[in-house]
Amino acid sequence: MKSEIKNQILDVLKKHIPEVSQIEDKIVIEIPKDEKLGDFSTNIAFLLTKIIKKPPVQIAGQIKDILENLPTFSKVEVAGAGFLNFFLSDNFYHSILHKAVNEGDRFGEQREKNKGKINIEFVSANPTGPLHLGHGRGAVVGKILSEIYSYTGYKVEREFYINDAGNQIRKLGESIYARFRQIEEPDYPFPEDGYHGDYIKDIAKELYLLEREKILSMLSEDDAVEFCANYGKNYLLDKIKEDLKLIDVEFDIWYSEKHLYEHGKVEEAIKFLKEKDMIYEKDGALWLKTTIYGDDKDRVIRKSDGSYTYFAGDIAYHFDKYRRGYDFIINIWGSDHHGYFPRLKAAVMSFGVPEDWIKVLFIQLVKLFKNGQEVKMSKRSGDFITLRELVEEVGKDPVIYFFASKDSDTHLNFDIDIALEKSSENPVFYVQYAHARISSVFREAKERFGIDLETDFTSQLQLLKEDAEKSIMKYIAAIPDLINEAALKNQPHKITGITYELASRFHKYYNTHKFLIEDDKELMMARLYLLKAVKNVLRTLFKIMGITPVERM
RNA sequence: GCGCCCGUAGCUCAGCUGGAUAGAGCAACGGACUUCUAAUCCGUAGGUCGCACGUUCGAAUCGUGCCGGGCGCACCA
Repeated sequence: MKSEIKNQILDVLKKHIPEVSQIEDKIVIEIPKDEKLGDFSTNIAFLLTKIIKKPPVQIAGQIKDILENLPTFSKVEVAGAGFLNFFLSDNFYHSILHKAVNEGDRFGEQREKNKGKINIEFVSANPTGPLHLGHGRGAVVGKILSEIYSYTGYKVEREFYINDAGNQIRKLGESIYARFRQIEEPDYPFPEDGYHGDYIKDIAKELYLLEREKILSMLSEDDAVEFCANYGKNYLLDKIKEDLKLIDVEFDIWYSEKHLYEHGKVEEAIKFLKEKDMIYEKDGALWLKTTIYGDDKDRVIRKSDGSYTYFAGDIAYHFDKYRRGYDFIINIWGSDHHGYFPRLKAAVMSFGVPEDWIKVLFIQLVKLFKNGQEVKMSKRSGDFITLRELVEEVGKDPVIYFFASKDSDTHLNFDIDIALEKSSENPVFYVQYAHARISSVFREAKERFGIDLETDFTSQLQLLKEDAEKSIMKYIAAIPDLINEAALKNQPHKITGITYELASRFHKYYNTHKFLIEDDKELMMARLYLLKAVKNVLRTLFKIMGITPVERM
């Protein structure tokens, strides 16, 4: 909507003030904090000051005279040192309400726009254990980011990279195998740096029941370990999928690292890079010239013992993504991997893509608090607290909302007490309550007047004159822009703020106005229409996050 | 030592491609339920935007330096 307004303003202005074209890119259209300052404001006059060499106020006055008569605006004002404030006409807002009512839980979506195809890779946890809180945060951030990009018109593929090829999978196999053997020989040695979690014992027990003979009859221990590794990997991958389902996160593509090696993808990528003269040999190892693209030093991709580094697999993986033809890709990583980014970026750039083809969002640590104390370990398992444990303790919606609400690049303190609190302290309930209240109004409306949400009613929207009503309409009108902006800036956490603000405007309205008005049916219908719009917009936002739209609380 | 991130109200955080008196929630204090759910609303109080320079009509926002906290600097994955 902002861009439509901007274009409209520019078209008219250019005819009168040609200098405007010089500053076109710098023009900012924004929604002022104070509604008295208009529905939109712009800094055009300040930008023109330097070129035209007149004070901003004077220029603003000239622009006001030009734009004032456009039908989109009811009023144009000059304010402050030269701000231009625009007031939109009622008809404009009414058309937005119709959209909100008609589009259901897909308000403002631009899926048809077809802006391009992108890939978002997230979670990508090693299948060597259950998901932890950091994974959960990454999952929520990645999911919402995917949702808002597809909202704005991108085709988004969500991908989980399965690290099923390296040493840690081997270690998993050794750990399971050792626990398996310990069932019969308690003294069987456990690998020093093995996985100690209880889930390893669970897997071993399951194997013992199902495959005891098979494993014991295997010729070499190596085979048995590999068998255990494979079994464990699949078992844990299923667990990971279950855990993700708990917070409503799903993937389109599960990409196996092992697949890269088994299908010669690594050699293929290396061959491609060799042709680009990006690779050399030194000390018996193969090196990639990542310094060309800004890395601190060149990196080994094949060790002197002939095996590939993790980096090599990752290069092949991204080479594969590159050949799938995405317009750009986004990776979501734990912040402890940020030092790894320059080398991957260099590798990717050597394929021949621009620097901003690959973006990485870093997820900072999640710290858990209870009774004012940091909780580090789970009492149940003696290990780190898992995502599943947290969801079981506080519920899905608070977990999603809290993980989603902070900028991913800042540390997150998760307070279990607040998440459990069913009160004003808890923002999740605050937004859900707004939805439940509207549902409640419509339940009552059905009983007393036979009107429900499915009733196809039109109404006289010009009756919505109250400040509270206008404030809601204005905000609804702005929401599609705000979601677009959140996507563009890779800031999925903005969605919770938008939801909260809408809920807040609604609660304020609810406390000061009645909706079911016996003696003024026209006004009642207009207000119910507005509520229906708010409800749909809330559902749109809830759907993006995966929050449940509760009907009653 | 080098690199990345963070430092905004007592607490948790928004705001950061420069823009109008720096925002919200919690905590504190005071109000609003015979009414469609008070899990709500209204009000009061609370700030050298880590510090210092610089850039300019204008800096929480951009630049440089410093201070404090987190993380990373493998022929590991």
